[in-house]
Amino acid sequence: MTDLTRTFAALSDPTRLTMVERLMAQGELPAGALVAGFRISAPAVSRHLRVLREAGLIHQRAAGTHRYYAVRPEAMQSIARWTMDHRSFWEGSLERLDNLLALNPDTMDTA
Amino acid sequence: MTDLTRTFAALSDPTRLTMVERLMAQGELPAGALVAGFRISAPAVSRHLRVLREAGLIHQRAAGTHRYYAVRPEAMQSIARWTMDHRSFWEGSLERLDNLLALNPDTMDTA
DNA sequence: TCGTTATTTAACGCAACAGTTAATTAAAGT
DNA sequence: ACTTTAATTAACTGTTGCGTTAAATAACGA
Repeated sequence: MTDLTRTFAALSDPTRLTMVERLMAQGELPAGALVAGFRISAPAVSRHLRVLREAGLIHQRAAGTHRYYAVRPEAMQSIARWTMDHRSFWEGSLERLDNLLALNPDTMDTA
Repeated sequence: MTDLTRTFAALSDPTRLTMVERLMAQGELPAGALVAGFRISAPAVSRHLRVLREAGLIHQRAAGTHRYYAVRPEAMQSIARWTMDHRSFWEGSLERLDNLLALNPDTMDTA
């Protein structure tokens, strides 16, 4: 399993995808705050966080009894880089996407 | 399971990710050509192609006994759109993370 | 110290996944 | 019509993934 397939696997679960989106939107959050947002048990959330952490998607910071989680930008960048690496394949019908996003993919940093 | 999680699930298998990459690089290919590139059996390849097709990642064209497969650009675009939707989170933040790591290595999880 | 809070780990059940070989469908070639 | 080729579906097996509840770990406050 490559790093990228592990990243995709981590994001293939709806709960985990939502977690990552919430962490990106709201910034660093403790595990408990994430538990509150889902109907699954705390241990289930903890396991999801572990999967995300082991896939390199999030990072953990301990403070007292709390564990704060945040998305690692590098993980998102590796996905962006992969899509951009194959841009020439799908850019043919990109106009619609460009119009929707009003962005220029050429400005993306691929370092 | 949302469309996007299904897309990520389809790409979470190394064989399928490689298939998609080969189809993007080489264009439309018959199933047999893909079988040749892997050590798994033809039925296994066929199943992978079905998963990719049901996830909307590839499209099938029948010609005689051959089934030609090709990546659907829209699938790649939906990934690109998701990453771009969260671009403000990850763009240009690589240096910041590196600085954090250099300053507080013990706060960083190394799993 | 003791009980409470935050979070993870342990143990277990069940559904889904990926691989195999055997059988099936379907189009071509002879 | 018969055989070969291309590909899929069927049936079975071992593994992985996600959920649960119960137990463990660790820091906090009284």
